[in-house]
Amino acid sequence: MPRDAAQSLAHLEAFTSRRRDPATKREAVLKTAAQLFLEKSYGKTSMNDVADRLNITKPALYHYFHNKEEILIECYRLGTGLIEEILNDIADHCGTGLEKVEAFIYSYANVMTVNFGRCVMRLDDADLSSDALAQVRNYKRKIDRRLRSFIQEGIDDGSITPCDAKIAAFSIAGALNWICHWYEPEGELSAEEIATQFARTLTQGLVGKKKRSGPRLVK
Amino acid sequence: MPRDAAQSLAHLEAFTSRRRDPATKREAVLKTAAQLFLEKSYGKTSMNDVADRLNITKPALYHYFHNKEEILIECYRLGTGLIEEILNDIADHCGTGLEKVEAFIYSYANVMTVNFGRCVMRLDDADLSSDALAQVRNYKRKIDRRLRSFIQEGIDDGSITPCDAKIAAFSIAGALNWICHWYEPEGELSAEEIATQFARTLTQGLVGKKKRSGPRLVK
DNA sequence: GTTATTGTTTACCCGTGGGTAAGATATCAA
DNA sequence: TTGATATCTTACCCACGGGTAAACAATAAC
Repeated sequence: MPRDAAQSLAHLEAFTSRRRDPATKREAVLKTAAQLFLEKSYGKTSMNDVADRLNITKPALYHYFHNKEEILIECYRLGTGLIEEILNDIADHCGTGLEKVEAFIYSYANVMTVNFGRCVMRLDDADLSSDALAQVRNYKRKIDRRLRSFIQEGIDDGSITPCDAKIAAFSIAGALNWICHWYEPEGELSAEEIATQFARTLTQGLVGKKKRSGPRLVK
Repeated sequence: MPRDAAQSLAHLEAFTSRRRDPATKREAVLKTAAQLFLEKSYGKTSMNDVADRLNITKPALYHYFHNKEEILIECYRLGTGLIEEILNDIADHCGTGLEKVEAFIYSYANVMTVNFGRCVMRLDDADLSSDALAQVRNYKRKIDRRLRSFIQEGIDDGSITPCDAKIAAFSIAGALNWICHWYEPEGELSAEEIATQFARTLTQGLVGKKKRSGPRLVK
């Protein structure tokens, strides 16, 4: 078994002993749940599914979480935490707008290959209660605004070709967010490769240096 | 009320009369269901929800569909039909690889603003039975292969800068597929605007003409 | 009109899943 | 060793949603 797989299975051992260690057990529940949520979606993952994978019974889970939604919220919390970090890193890191956008793409792509990060963009926000939903929506708006401001910076300092910053941001964010729909930890593409290539493709575009014809559209 | 909204509400009238007209009633169920699936997801949409919106009762639905999944499958079928069309249009339309990619982006973006089209990429494939699931997965692979081949054509004929066609395709497809997560028919961005801007941003990239520095990455 | 047929409803079945009450068992501190 | 507490299980409740049986109502054809 590869080292990564062994690592990702480690948390399943947390409940083999009844030794009192709530912190790691809680974490084990969280990791297992996140994994299942990504495999089968939140709605189709039952509390029994989570318990089964940890070799315990459903009520045991309620020692660590009040209800199912609390687990979901915690997944979102951890995921948004990861994104928050990279956002701050980039804001501190000075450079042209384009450089910031590149850095954003690179770091964000990496986050989208981590389970908790994937949860934020792949799980259905509608499963959250209105309270948590509002927070998450707010948070996502914040990310969008940040990316948009990086792009605008780039347009202002000349490193980015003038364009609709809003749509450009949607386009980039979409490409990145979609990663969590197809990325598989055991797949052939490494997070590193994806992040690097995405940063290149999205900023440089596809066009070859020779011809630079305007779009010719079908229909 | 704007004309579009009136149009999108028309199918709700299909069951006001008991006149025998299975075709339009079936279609009304389909449109209503697709709408609800997109609003609340398939899992959280009950047959009662669909029936309620049409002002009939649940068992009446079973006159037009054998079960809930059949409705879902039909949504996918109509959606993939739309995509199939544009794929064929583009294959016929000759031009450079880059032009085909541009045309693909433009047309595909438009499909992602139509409810049945949105269903294909936004609904959870896991809600399909293994049979239908296999078909859909197969179909999505086909789309991916097509886009990838357009990109490869472009690299070969020099209209596209050499790059990893696989990752480039993921990137473009991601940006496009994500549209169905944020697009709102009544929103301020028109399908036309989105399609045009996406075709531009994704092919030309962001970089200004002056500086063309390589990526500088954080961390 | 009468009748066969289609369309629709009321009333129900049952599996599933979130959540809980109360008891059993291991752990830890003394 | 012994209680006190944290941990975990067995057995259960209940709401919800997919799906159906059987009765009922409107329609179309004659």
